Amino acid sequence: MICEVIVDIAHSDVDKIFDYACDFPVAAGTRVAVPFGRSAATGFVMRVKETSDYPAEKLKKIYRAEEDFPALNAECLALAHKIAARYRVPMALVLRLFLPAEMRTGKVGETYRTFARLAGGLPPEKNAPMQEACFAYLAENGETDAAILRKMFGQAVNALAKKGVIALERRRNFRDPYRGVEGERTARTLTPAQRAAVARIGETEKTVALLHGVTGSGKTEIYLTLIAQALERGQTAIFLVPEISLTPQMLSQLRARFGSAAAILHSGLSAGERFDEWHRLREGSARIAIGARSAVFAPVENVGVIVIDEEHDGSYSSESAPRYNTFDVAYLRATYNGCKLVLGSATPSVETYRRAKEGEFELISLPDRINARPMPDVRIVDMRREVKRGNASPFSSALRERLEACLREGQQAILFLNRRGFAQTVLCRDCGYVAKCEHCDVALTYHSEENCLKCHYCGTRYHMLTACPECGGTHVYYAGTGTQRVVGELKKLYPAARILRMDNDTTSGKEGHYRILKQFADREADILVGTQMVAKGHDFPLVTLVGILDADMSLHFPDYRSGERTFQLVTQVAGRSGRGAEKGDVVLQTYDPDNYILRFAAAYDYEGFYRHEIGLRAAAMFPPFSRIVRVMVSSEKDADAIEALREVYANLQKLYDAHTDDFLFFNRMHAPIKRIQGKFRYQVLMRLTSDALLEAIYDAVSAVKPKNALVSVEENPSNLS
DNA sequence: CGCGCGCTCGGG
DNA sequence: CCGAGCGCGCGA
Repeated sequence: MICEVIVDIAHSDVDKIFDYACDFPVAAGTRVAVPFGRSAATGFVMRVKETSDYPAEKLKKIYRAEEDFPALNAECLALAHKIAARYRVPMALVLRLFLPAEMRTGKVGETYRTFARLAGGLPPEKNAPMQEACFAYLAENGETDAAILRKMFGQAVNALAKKGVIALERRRNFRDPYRGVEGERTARTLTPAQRAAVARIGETEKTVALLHGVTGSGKTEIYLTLIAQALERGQTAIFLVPEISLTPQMLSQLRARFGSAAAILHSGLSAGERFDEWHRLREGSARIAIGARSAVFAPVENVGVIVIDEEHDGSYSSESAPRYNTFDVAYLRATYNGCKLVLGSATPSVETYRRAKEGEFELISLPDRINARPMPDVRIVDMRREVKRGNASPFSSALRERLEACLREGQQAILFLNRRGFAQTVLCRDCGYVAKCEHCDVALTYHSEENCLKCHYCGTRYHMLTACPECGGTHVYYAGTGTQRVVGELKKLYPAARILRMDNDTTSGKEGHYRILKQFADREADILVGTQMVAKGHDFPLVTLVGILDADMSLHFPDYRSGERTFQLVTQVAGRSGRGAEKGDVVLQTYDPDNYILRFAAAYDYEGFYRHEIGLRAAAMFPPFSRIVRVMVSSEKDADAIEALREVYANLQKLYDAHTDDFLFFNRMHAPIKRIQGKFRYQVLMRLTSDALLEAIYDAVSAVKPKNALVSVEENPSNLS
């Protein structure tokens, strides 16, 4: 038997099929150990065949299979081929996406537990009280973990086993990441609107359905119903959620509904837990894969439905190679399995909504909140007036008033600010010097708790400045407000208030997010201050006030999607208010109170926002009316980066010369952030009228084999830094 | 004359 | 990716 093998080395030089002889039966998708060059390597059996074109005497033999099952099923293999071709990434890199990292490193293995049960023998003699007690315990409680039994009855357990009175059985133990989570079963009767949505998804001929429902319209219950239906048909399901929205509430809801049929794949899990959850899915003992973007590669077969919740969320595109797009992969899986792909959002991305409006996707609208609960009132506050009135604090008087009422009445508030740390920049008032990172071309952020400066791009810490290193001046000034400073100011204003902060600095560790969210949900704090991670689908019934401190931050981000992102952010964060019995309020602070994005967001007018935005995009020929492609070149050595850029640009220019009409824009330049983590960065930026040249662009770029430089292609990049 | 390191090539 | 083979530059 001959096996076509891809070796697990992520490099284009060895990204090809190697034929091996195999003298034991092996199925496609199995991981194998093979001789490779002078040493050994792991590889993936891509195909099994009878003969090889390679001279038989030069063929080497596969040593052994790494597992006694194929790690990749037929669907995974088919998918891998498409992804590798689509994004021009080495096959090995793509195949790795389908496995838990733990499986490759081999650092984590299976764990086992021994269970004891009565084997039908006679009860022990009277003079052995421990054995008697153990026997009675098993008779009463049934099968029990032997380790627990030994703690209770000591040697009696082994003695009984020896006599054959009880049987010990060693079984695979699956580590359960959410052992403690018990769900309260929420109401399952669907509203007429929810029932209609489920029915339409069942009936439509289209593969993709977009659920456009305001926050609180009950999308989750629709997802759960669709998943339950898939299970009833004997199929499996994939449920994708944004990076950090596996909230305690969501988990307990899933647990209550599906119990151990749901497997959670999440970066917060320990290696062992992730390994075991993956195995439960592969062998079919769990049939719902729930997780962030990488869960789209879950090892399930016969998929009945795929759900992407908060479809617009940026965490669905991968930022590092392979830069796959979760929707694209999910769509491939949906067509392979002939199942539905359901997208849900209160604020769909402009691109998705357009495709739905044009009839490519089934568009299902849920315009009303469950129980007809009103949306919170959004009050736009003009911060220019506040400044004129001499209020230099981050809080307008309107926000202060509302915050005080909230505290007085024992309710909770969320304050949102898209900037962590204490102050954005540290600058010298004498000469204008701004503290910058040694490895990155960005200004440092002051962190008051550690009294240090941090780079938010590479994490390097620096001592706080006492004097300006340029001119020696001592008038150091903190410009801009961050979450730390907001917390500080709040403590000064309301010493009695209990305040929690949630941002990248406070959510480290395995359960960082979970811990803070749980504390807030348990009313251990009155005010939650945080970056955009507070905006994600959390459900805090006691929150009646949301303050958006600086709505302009994302609005003036230099990116064609900044308006869209601001609308989404404001809508999402506003949706955290008034989810319980009390009506909620939102105070939106801005220096640009007439901005159309903020106006539409305050009025919950998605349709209005969309019409305005799509008009702008069409006029300026931005996506979805064009495609932006960025080729990024980076290297430790500036000269190497420039050389690689030159070669990439030369290849692309041939394309440009031949198809000038397809280009709306074509140029090379420094990346906006010239250096990150010590790497110099350059880019070729293109705007194309269609996707027709994408293939050719990938070809032109991958033809360059740069030395000491990294080259990558991004389509419609979400951040152009 | 010898070996050190940088580049190129092959791996089934 | 990793190791082998090989060419040329310099020091005793």
